[in-house]
This record gives sequence, structure tokens and C-alpha cells, in this order.
Amino acid sequence: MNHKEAKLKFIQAWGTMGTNWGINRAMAQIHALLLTAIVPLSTEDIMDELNISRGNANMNIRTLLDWGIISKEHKPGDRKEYFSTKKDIWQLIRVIARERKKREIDPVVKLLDELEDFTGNNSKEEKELRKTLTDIKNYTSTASDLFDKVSRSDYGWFVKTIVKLIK
Amino acid sequence: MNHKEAKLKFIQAWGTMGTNWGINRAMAQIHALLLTAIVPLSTEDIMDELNISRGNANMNIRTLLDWGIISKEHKPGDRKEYFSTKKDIWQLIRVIARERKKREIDPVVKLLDELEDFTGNNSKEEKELRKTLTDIKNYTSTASDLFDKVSRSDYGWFVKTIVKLIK
DNA sequence: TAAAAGTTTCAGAAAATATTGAAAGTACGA
DNA sequence: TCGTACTTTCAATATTTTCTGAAACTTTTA
Repeated sequence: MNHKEAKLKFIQAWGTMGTNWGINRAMAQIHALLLTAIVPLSTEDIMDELNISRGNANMNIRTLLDWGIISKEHKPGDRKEYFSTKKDIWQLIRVIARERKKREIDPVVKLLDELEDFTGNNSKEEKELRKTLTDIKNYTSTASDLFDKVSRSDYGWFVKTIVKLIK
Repeated sequence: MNHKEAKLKFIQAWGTMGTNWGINRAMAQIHALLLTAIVPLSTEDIMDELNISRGNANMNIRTLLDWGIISKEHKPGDRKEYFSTKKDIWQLIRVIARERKKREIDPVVKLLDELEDFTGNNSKEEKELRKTLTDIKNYTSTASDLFDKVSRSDYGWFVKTIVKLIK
């Protein structure tokens, strides 16, 4: 396998992985393409490389921009927008932590807050329900804090704490 | 809101959350139903409570059993299978860690292993690609170790390390 | 061992998600 | 202000995922 094949395989596979990560195929592929590109690419470049439509390319580029994962630049004398991404994976992880927290954790916290104070007579059944909900809430808020921590910490923190943690 | 309403709302919402967690609605709802039930429930009970078909109920119950999240029991003089779940949330988190690692992390590790040794002439472009892939691999294997650690650790470990970590 | 009671499977239907492509919108330069 | 070069939007379409329900299978009991 030469490096072009490796790159192609990486882009294809990253698209499939994206699916398991709750990120759509096109978005993950665009990101992989930019991650392995040596120069910024235009929307057309991306469309051609990945064989996707303009609408699809545009929409997913916008989302990646919104998330702050890729950035836009202009070449002098050219109206097109060109896109590139920092090759800093820790930065990427921080963004993922932020977005997944938003999607996966925040709604649980919101739900549990709403459920917290149901009224009742403190029967055994009610006590059990209260306990279950409280337990879930405790773990969830810990997870929430952990994701916040990751999304706000620098690489030094990662090495110092996470890497040690798993030893 | 009384406790029946709270419970119903929890089950409904847990189904929706499941979606964001990569778990299908029915499976998440069945789990929520058992988590808040005070007695074991049969397939029919589950079908009735959640308004889902027998096929759907059966299939998702099997998956929950496979994952070790719920368990099966029999009542004397009754042929039906009854299902229940431990109300231990930490245990649930460990299973989730195991399953998500399997789905989200292991395939990345496998991919990166395959890509690792592409051949080439060590041009600048190739060196960059190698570096990017190596970086991803390092973070991924740390994540892999972390998920393993979670799925194998007891509640004491959680309190001692994770809770401190985020302070 | 036959009927009854329960469980599993799976092809087709329905629902949810992602993608296309063409029309509408915007910004720039002459 | 017009034409050109792009970007954005969105209704229609395609794809993927989930759900249904009935038939096939298994286990138990009489």
C-alpha cells in the first residue's frame, strides 16, 4: 500500500467510523480529507474528491465551520473559499467533547431536573424511583463536569492526568 | 406531577435520549421501564406498556440480555420469561463503556493498524500523513485503555479517581 | 406425542436520516 | 447596475434504520 492508497482508505473508513460516532458520513469524510490535505481545498475540490453534491458539501462544511473544526481562507485574486483544518488532534477531541456533551449529556440533565420534584406520599415505590433518578443524576453531572473539563483543558492536562489515570 | 407521570415521562424521554446515544428507542425504553419497575415484567407486559410489537420487544430484550444489562427469571407454575434489571447505575455505565468501546473505538484501532505501514519515499507529504495517523492512534489507544479501565473498575475506583479528577 | 404456550426469525412496511440538484441569493468587479 | 462567480437553501429523492406481524420453531404439560 502506498501513501495515496493509505490516504484514500483513511478517508473512506473515517466516513464509516463517523456513522458510529453519530457524525454523518459526508461530514466525517470532509474532515478526513482536510486532515490529510497539504493545501486548503475549495468546495469544488471537496465535491470532486468525495463524489458528493454541492448541497451536501456546503451543508457539512458549514457545520464543521460552526463547530470550529475547520477554517476558511481566501486566495488573493480568487473569489472561492478554501478550507483547511489544524492537524492538532487534541484540539479536535476538545471540540468533540463539547459537542457530544451538548447532544448526549445536557438533555439528560435537563430531563432529570424536570423529574426531580414529583409529588407523592413517599410509598416504597416512590422512594425507589426517587433513588434511581437521583443516582442517574449524580453520575450524569459527573460526566457533564468531565466533558467540560476535557473541552477546556490543554494538552498538558491530558498527559498529566488521563494518561496517568489508566496506568 | 405525580410519580406515575414522572415515571412515564422518564421512560419516554429515555427512549429519545437513547437515540442520541446510538441506542435505539425501543431498547432504551425497555431498559427504562425495567429500571423503574418494582416487579419483573414479561414480554407481553413490555409490549403493552410501550405499545410495541412482539418482534421488536423480543429482539431488543435479547440484545439487553446479551449485553448483560437485564436478566431473565421464571415464576413457579408459569412458562413465561420475566425480565428485570439491577438498579445499579455504575454497573450500567461499565456495560455502556464496554459496548461503546467495541463499536466506536476498536474499529479505529484496527483501521490505524492497517494503515500504519504504507510504503513510500518519505516525502514531506508522506511524513505529514504518517504524523497525523500516529497522533490519532496515540489518542485512540489512550481512549481505548480508559474505556477498558472504566468497564473493569468498581465504584470505589470511580469515586477515588474520576470524581477527584474534575475538581 | 399432540396440543398449548411461549419464543424467535425475517421479509416487507414505515419512519428517520442523508443526499441531490436546481433555483434563489450574495458579493464583487467593470 | 449588470453580469459573473460563487454560496446557500430546500423540496424531492434515495438510503439506512427500525418496527411490524405472521409463520416457524421450541418447550412444556397432559
